[in-house]
Amino acid sequence: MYLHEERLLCGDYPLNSQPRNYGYCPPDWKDAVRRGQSWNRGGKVGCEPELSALQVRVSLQGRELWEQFGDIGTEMLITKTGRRMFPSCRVTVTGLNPQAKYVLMMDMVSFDDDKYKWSRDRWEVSGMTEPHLPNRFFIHPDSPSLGERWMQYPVSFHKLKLTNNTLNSSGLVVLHSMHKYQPRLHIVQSPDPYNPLSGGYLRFTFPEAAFIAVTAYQNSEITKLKIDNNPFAKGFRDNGLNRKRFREKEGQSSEKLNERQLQMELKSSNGSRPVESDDEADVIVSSSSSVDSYGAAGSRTDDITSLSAAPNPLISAFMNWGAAAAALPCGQEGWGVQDPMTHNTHTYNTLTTRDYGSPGQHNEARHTGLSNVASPLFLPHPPLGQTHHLGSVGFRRPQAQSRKPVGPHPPHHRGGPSGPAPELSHSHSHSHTSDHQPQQPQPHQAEFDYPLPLPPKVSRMYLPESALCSLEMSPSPSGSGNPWSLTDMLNRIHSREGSGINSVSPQGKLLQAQAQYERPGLELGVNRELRPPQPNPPLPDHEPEYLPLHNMMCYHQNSLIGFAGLLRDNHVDPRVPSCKSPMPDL
DNA sequence: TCTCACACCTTTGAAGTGG
DNA sequence: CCACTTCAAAGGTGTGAGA
Repeated sequence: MYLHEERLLCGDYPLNSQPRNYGYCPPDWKDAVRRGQSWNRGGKVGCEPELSALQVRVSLQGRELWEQFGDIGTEMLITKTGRRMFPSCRVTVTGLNPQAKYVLMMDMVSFDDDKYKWSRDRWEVSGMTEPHLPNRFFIHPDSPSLGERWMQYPVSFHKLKLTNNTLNSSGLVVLHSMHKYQPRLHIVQSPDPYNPLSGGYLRFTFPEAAFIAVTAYQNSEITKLKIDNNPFAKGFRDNGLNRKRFREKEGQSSEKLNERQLQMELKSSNGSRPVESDDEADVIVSSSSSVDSYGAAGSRTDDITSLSAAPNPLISAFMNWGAAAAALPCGQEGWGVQDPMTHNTHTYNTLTTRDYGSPGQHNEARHTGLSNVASPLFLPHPPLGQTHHLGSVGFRRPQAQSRKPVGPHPPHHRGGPSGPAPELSHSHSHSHTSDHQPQQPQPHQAEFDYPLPLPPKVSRMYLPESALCSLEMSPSPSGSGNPWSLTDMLNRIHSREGSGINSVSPQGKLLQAQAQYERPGLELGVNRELRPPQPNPPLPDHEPEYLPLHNMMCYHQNSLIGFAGLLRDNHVDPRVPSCKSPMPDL
């Protein structure tokens, strides 16, 4: 468990004053956890937490899209008010106890110790990283929920927002601009008074979802990719031809052009031959100026046009909810997956047309479609005691402190030494075997593609996300419409648990990080220089640490209401009233 | 490098309508 | 009462100018 880093960080920053939606790690919660854990362990030494004994699997959804971004070098915009991630993190979870309650949280951890800068057309290392910022967990709004529910649908963290405002008090995940981060998922089992073995803590990192935080997009290809795939950026598609600014600009250009043509015609009528001047070329360039910003670097206008003519299948998936629904069971990355038999990328659209034609037949049609395209679940189990690195992002790593260019992410698991997907599947054990054969996408290899039904409510357009949104549709008890606050979560837990909370001994076992460089594939090819992400050196093995959520939340809660001192005095006895009884919504 | 106002877009829920 | 449509507000996008 990487408590070391978190504890140091939290002490330097004030408590999040609005912890409604997000968790926060108070200054010495680690001590609280330790003490509480020690207290709890008193009666049950040697009992392994249930969560640690489960074969929990997590797979990142939308892998195709992540790979597209990763190949270029993913950038995530961070703003003062907070910016959502795109692609957002969506995961499927298996192996949980269906009847146990879990809290899912996500935070961002440094991918490396470097600061980057954009130099013309590539990322370069530009010095050492700045001091870490306080870890703020984004607690999934549906937390806590039964394992059954977490496993029912993919879990979306699309509401997670990133910011560069260290003073923000609205519960955003604070990042440094021009630094590289990777998402990290936490699964914490809620304590169950009737199950002394309940509790536990698992953590999963997603190196293939690594990104560089920026305040303005640097790589135009990233911009283009985002515009093509993000429904909210639809207004920037079609080369921006439907935008007012463009129209105005074009109108001005047209007027200019017409004026010049008129002048030339006048000249022509006066006997002088029209001349193709540079100015005229300028006019043309001017009229297509907005195109440049949408096209890939170096791309030409005709390329853009062809893009518009041939819709991106990813766009289609977003635009066509049926297609997305068909793709969903394949983890939504089925957008670009070819039919294994026909190798026809239109297969899913065809299926969509047939099965999802009527909005009134959502559920049934969806089920049919799922049956047709879903792959059987086959998720071999990596050994416990390992952090589940689901892949890696192949930023070419320059020599330290040199200003060698940092190339884009190399393709994943296509000849990829850093293939992301297989780790979860059976290939976790042999995907990076000595053969180093490029791995082709295997739609019928479950990996992350296993049948998951769509939630009852689907969105018209934003389906890949909204399908997951239903997970977050349960209103907060506070009625604010906001995601579940810690208070809400505690109330919810305790309303179910009633008395007897004291008997629990929530404990967790850290899954030790499996250093990526231990995988044979990373030793080859262009990734030879890739330094495995080691943002948070694990503590020595002889010092096992646990993260009982209950303790953490109790401490958090009590810190907020001024009971921190009492907690410390009482060695974080989880029996403090504020943790047992419903608490006012802060 | 960063901030901000802007236009464009989707999402969401309330209100209205008809069977 | 239910299903459907319409509408407006809220909020998520990238852009581009300016600091």
